[in-house]
Amino acid sequence: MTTPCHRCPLRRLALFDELSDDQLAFMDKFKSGELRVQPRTVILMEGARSPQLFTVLSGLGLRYKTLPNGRRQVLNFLMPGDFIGLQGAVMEEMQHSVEAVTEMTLCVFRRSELWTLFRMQPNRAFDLTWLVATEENFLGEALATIGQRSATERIAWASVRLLDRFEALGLARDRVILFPFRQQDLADTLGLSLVHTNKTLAKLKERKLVDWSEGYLTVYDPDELARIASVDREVPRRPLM
Amino acid sequence: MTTPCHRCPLRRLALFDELSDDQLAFMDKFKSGELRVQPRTVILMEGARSPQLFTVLSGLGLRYKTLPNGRRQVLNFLMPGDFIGLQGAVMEEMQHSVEAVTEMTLCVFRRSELWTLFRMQPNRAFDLTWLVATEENFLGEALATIGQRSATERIAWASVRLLDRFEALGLARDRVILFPFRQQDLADTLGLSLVHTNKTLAKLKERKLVDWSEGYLTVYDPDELARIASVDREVPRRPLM
DNA sequence: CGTAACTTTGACCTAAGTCAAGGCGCGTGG
DNA sequence: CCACGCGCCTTGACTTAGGTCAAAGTTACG
Repeated sequence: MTTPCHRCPLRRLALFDELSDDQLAFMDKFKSGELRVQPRTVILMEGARSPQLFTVLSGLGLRYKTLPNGRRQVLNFLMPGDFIGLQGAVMEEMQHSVEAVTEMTLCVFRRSELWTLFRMQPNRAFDLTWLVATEENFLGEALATIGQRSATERIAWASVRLLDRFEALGLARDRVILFPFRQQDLADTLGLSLVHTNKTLAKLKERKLVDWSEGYLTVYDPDELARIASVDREVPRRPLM
Repeated sequence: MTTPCHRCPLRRLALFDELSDDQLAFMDKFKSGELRVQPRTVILMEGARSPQLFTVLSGLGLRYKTLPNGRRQVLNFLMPGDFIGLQGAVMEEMQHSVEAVTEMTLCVFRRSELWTLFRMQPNRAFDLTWLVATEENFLGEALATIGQRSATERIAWASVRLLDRFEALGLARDRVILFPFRQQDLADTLGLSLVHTNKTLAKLKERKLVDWSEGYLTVYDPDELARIASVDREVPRRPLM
C-alpha cells in the first residue's frame, strides 16, 4: 500500500543523503504508514501532548506560533523532506502548530520506536540531531532578519531562501515557483503588516526583482536579491528521515 | 586538576537531570579539561571550521550573529549549564559567534568522542537532541517576540525569561540578579535601538516593574510582566552535558 | 449573481529610529 | 592626585519606516 523507503521518490533527489540498506530496512519498520490531509488541516497543534512524527512527502504547509493576543508568527514554510513533530516527542509538548496549506502527503513514524532509533541506529540519531540543529540555525537567521533588516531586505531574504529550497527539491522551473500562500502568511513570517508587505512586494516588482502574482512567485534576480539581503546561498545536502 | 563530573557543582541543582554512574563515567572520558577565559573573549567564531564542544560551568556570555552591514543579532544570553559548539560539530561550521561577557569557566569535551557518545550512550545522545530542540524552541519564541510584540512587551518578556533562568540556577536573590550586560546587548537581542531600549526601560522602572541599574536587574513584579508579555513561566528540568 | 476571501491603494498616524549633546564613573598616565 | 579620555547611560528634538484604517478591486465559487 504505502511506498517502501527505498522507493521513496524524495530519496532520488541529490539534495538528500543516501542511506545504507540496513538503514532503509530500519526506516521501513519505523514507518507506520502514510497520511493524506486536506488544505488548511491542522496537523500538529501547539500544546498537544503526544503527537506523532512525520516526514513531509508532498505538499506545502506552515509552522507557526499563536500569541494570546491573537497575532501569529510563522516560523517556517514546510516543504517535502521536512521532519515534524520531534518537539512533541522529545519535549513535553508541541510549542508550535503545523498546518497544511495545500493537500499534503505525510510519512508517519511510530513515536514509540524513536527510542529504538537512538539505541540501534546511532547514525540516524545523529541525522536527527543534524536536522534539529539546522532548524535551530534557520530560526537564528530568521531572528537576525526580523531583528535587524528592513522590510525590503526581509522580503529579499525570504525570496532567495524560498527559491533555493524549491530549486533543490526540483520544484522550480526557471526561477518560477508555484507558491500557494497568502500575503498574510509572508507578513506573519517577516514580522510585517499585510499592507506593508503588499506595498514592498509592489516596489520589488517594479524593480524587476520578484513578482508574486496568481499563486506564482517569480524570482527574476536572485543574485541581486541575495546582495540586497546580504545572504549567502549555499544549500547543503541533508538527511531525509 | 579539573573537577570530575560527579562532583560538578551544577549537578547538585534541582534544575538538572541526574545521571547514572555509567553515564558519569562516560562523561569523564568525554571531558578533556577546563578552560578559563577573560571577559570579551570570543570563544567560538562564526564561520569557524572545527571548533570544540563546551558546557558553561560559570560566568555569562552571549551568542550572536553579525550581519555584513555591521548590525548584530544577539540570539541568547549564555548561562551556566548551556552547551555550546554543537553546531560546528554537527554541521559544516558555526553560524554564530559566542563571546564571554564576564570571566567564564568552560568544561571542554573531545569533539572526536561525539561519535562515540552517539554509539555508546543513546541516552546522552537523546539528551543532546533535547537540548538542541529546546534551543530551537527558544529561538522560535524569540522570533515571535521580535516579530509580534511591542518594545514594552519585548522587554517584559526578556525580564521574565531572564529572572526565571537565573532563579533556576540559584543566581537570583529576591528577584535581584547580577546582570553584567550593556543596554546595547539587550537592544540587539530584542531588535530595538539602544535609545528606545533605554527609554522603554525607564518607563518600566517608573511603573515599578523592573529596574536595571549599576549592573543589577531587579524584577519587581514578574507576574505582571508575564501578563504584559503574555508569557508562560514554567522552567522544565533539563539535561546537563 | 452574490458573497466571501484575498489583494491593492490611498490617507493618515505613531512607535520606534536617528542624531546630538551631556552626564557619570573609572582607569590611567602625567 | 587629579584630570582627561573612554565607554556607557540618559535625555531631548526631530524624522521616518512601517502600522492602521478604510474602501475599492479581483477571483473563485456555490
